[in-house]
Amino acid sequence: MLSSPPHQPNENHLLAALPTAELERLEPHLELIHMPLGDVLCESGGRLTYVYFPTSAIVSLHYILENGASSEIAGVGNEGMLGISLFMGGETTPSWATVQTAGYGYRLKAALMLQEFNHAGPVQRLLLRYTQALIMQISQTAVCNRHHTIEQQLCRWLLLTLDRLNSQELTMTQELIASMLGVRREGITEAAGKLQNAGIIRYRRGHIMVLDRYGLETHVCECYSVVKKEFDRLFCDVRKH
Amino acid sequence: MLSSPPHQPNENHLLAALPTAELERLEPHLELIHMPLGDVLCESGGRLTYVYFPTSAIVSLHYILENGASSEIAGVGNEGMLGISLFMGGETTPSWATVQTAGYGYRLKAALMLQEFNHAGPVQRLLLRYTQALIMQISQTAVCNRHHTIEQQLCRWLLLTLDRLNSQELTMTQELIASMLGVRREGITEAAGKLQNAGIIRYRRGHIMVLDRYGLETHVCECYSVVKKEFDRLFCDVRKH
DNA sequence: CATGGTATGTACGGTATCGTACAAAATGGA
DNA sequence: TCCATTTTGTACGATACCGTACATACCATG
Repeated sequence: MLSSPPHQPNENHLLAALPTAELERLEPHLELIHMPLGDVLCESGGRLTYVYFPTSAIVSLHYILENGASSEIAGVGNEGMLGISLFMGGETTPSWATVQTAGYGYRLKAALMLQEFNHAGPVQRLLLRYTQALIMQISQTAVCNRHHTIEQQLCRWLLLTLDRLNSQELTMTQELIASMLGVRREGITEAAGKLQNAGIIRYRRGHIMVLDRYGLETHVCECYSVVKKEFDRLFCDVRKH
Repeated sequence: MLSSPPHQPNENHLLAALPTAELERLEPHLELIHMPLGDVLCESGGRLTYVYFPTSAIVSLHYILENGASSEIAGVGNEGMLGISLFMGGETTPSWATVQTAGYGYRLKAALMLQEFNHAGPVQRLLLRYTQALIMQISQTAVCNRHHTIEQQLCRWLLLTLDRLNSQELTMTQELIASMLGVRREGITEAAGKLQNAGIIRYRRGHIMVLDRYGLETHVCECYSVVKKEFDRLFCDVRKH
């Protein structure tokens, strides 16, 4: 039951925020693609051939430790772009990027993106502003990892994901959520069970429905709203900058 | 027993990595200042009047939660610069910046820095590359917070700090270290005690000496070397880019 | 040298999460 | 319709860390 084409580039907020001239210049080179679950868009240390602007897909940026453990450091959905490191100068990063929710997105040849960035115009300003937002999101994740319970973090993760999907339902196993948050699957089972008992969510085998969004917002830690508000601040009036 | 002037701008690696022309252009505007312990250079949401290039000082970037708990997300020493958000476009960030180790550094008027950045030349490239390194450091901190013990994190923190100071000794109470890592002071006492019993460090009232750096490196988690190597990769050949 | 404030040591019950093991239930494919 | 596989539920001891309380040691200052 995936949403399917026709898609418009402006379903990605970053593309939508571009001035008309820039968007028209890029549009012929934007390729709408399906992004299947689990697809690895970039390995640790790998180079990018494309950058990606998800519309309905969500990509997870995560680190993998030597012992195989992993944690998401940020997500990239229709609010953002995957491939920051392209223009930040390092060419690669130690992080991985995998598709966490299947869907669609646009891709753009890395060389083209780089060229646009180097014009030092509105595209650059927008992308840097997005990078700033990403830094904030990663930072908040770091703090949240330290100080908040699994239940709180699950709520944060659900809310951020639902916002990206613009939906009250998502397709996701507890195992996968656990690997995102870097905790045991059983930890998610327990936290999700509590939320279900409280009538806030309902789930079955790989599907989670939110029955009471307000309830989620009362169980979540402050990290959700910090991220949300900062994104709003950085992008609500983005054309002015 | 602080190291004192005369200082040279090139004691900051970022300034040192600038091409001669750019450094000469900036140098008249670089102001050497003392940075006292605890000095708040930027509050959450605050605007920067200056950017800072520490030489012997170390600045801590951290988030403070509603309940007063806090965690460092990254440190800025002689390898870097404080004030990324200036040119990233958001003007402010939700993070705080306080001097964690007293010392010296250079400051530069924000307007001037911004102007240099907007030339889209070597200064911009270098600063973006540093921002990339900072993102990596924050990310690794996020993962480390999730997966590693206090003892491992203490080792990581000590090694990174010592590298910035170019020293085997640092002046720092356990209370302060605890607030950096976002843990209880007692947790640091215990971890530091173990390291002292193992003959790796020795400490007394606000001073820590490293007796056996190799020992530290065997107790630290991989996060230290990931950060270290990535900094090396990004800056060893920085002039080529 | 005395003293007060700061830094560190220690102890103890409480809790969140882990690691592991296994059972039960749901789903998709044969 | 049945079966194999995946997903979720549950249990239990182990452990790392917390919150709190208080004792001890250090050292700057008078």
